Amino acid sequence: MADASFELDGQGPLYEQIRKAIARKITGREWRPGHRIPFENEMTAALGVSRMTVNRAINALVSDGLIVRRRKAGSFVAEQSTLDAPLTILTAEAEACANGATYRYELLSRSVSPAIRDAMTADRFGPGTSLVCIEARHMANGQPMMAERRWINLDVVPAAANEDFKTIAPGAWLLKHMPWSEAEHVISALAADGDLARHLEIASGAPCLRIERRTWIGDATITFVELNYPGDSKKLVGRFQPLTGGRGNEKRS
Amino acid sequence: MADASFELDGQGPLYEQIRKAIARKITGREWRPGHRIPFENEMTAALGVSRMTVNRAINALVSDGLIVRRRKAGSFVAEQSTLDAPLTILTAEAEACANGATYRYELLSRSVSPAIRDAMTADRFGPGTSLVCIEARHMANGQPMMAERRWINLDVVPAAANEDFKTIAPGAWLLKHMPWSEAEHVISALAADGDLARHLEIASGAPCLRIERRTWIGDATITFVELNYPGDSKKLVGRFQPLTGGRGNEKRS
DNA sequence: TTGTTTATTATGTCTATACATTATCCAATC
DNA sequence: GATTGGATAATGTATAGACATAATAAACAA
Repeated sequence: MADASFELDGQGPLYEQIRKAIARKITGREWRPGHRIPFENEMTAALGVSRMTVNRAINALVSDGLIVRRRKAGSFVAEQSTLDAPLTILTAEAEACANGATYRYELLSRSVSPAIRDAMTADRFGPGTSLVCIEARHMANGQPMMAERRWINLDVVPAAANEDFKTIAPGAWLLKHMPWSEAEHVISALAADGDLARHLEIASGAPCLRIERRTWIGDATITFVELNYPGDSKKLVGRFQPLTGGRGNEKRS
Repeated sequence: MADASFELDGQGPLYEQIRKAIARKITGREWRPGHRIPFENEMTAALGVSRMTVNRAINALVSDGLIVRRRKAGSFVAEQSTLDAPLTILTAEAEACANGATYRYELLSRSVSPAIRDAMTADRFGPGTSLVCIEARHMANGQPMMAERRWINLDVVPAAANEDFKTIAPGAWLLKHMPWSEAEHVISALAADGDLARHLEIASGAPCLRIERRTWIGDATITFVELNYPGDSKKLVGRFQPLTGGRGNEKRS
């Protein structure tokens, strides 16, 4: 029913051209949310390509969240209700380098102790778990860029007991030594307290952006970390949504 | 060379089983970053499936960022250097409902004016652009959950001039009326100033989480908005990375 | 009208095959 | 030894066809 013939731009692979053409129809509001796009068969015939090629194009749009498909009924333009953007959290070093800043890592303290009965450790790792606790600071151009407080589960990563973390940051070390199956991020704002304010060299009570990250392998928590940034250092997250699709359109500053 | 025979779990489509099996090898550190995984041909032979099926599985891992492919050389386990998590920003109403809270929207002010020479508007929309400026508040369970300040480009969305935004929030309205091709998010922490503190009913100087979002359609900026949350309201971003893959593992609280 | 069965049909998966594209390797040459 | 150039091989794209699956719609029965 819907006009299944549209303009392919001749740029790149066929399935990409088709994907972009459909995305254009949607972002151009020609096909609005809820609209049934042409059946695969129709596009196949109209464009003179194979069904698999059309299928691949539409599937890409499905994983982009632009299209929902229903067997027998057809494929429909999704209702947009959220704005979805990949939040890429680089290691501090990568982040500094991306901005062209000089980077320095600074270990503030390191200690080994079992998780005791407090919300910070026992609840997350289980009481009695052996932990390395690390406080460290990451400097960009000589200025504190981020202060971290981290606990590493020695039951899961015993090798961390033999690492002093004086020259390599625990985040970078873990990425090299441990895989993870799940991660959770919690973002919040808080007023810097005494310790944190001193580490970041900002006024006590100054606003501060915190990213808490908990990482699992299977059921076991590998590490829990607080990354604290001065409030005015902005985290940028960007995305070109439907026209280019796929991954890897992140920007940062 | 590498052992191309691995366990399929028999659950779901073949390409999914293969994808999961490869992901398991990677998260289990059997295949470490830089390792060359078996060639498509090898897996095809070892598993007794078609090459297209293997190809589809590996391509999914590529868009998950777990695998990088090089023609002629092979497919390799990617170096993990970032933690990637989809940040889904719901409309305020959806967010409140997700938490089971009662939701109320409150318009604080609305005005129409051209963009003047300041950083907030002219730099983003171009000098002289006609804008609607809206201040509003979103309440959850009677408590201020978020305060927004928004500018909408009337050149791009003329219909916004006829909408008073007294009952419908501009974010929800725009999602219904305008497509977008690109969005950019900037997250920062700041101390609530007088106006903002009053709107959120928090102490002046209290920390506050701000998400700035700028949305484009083609080259034109549709809207720019500041979403301000009380600092202690945490934004949750979660993701099960490699084993489940694809989209839609977001959690929130 | 209501409920059940059946046929239809669009998507979902999978295969076998073909050719294009290019890094890589290796051998021949300068 | 360094450069060049071609053979090789692995991925990239595209095709046609097949069957599975499931939801809709139509036909039928209670």
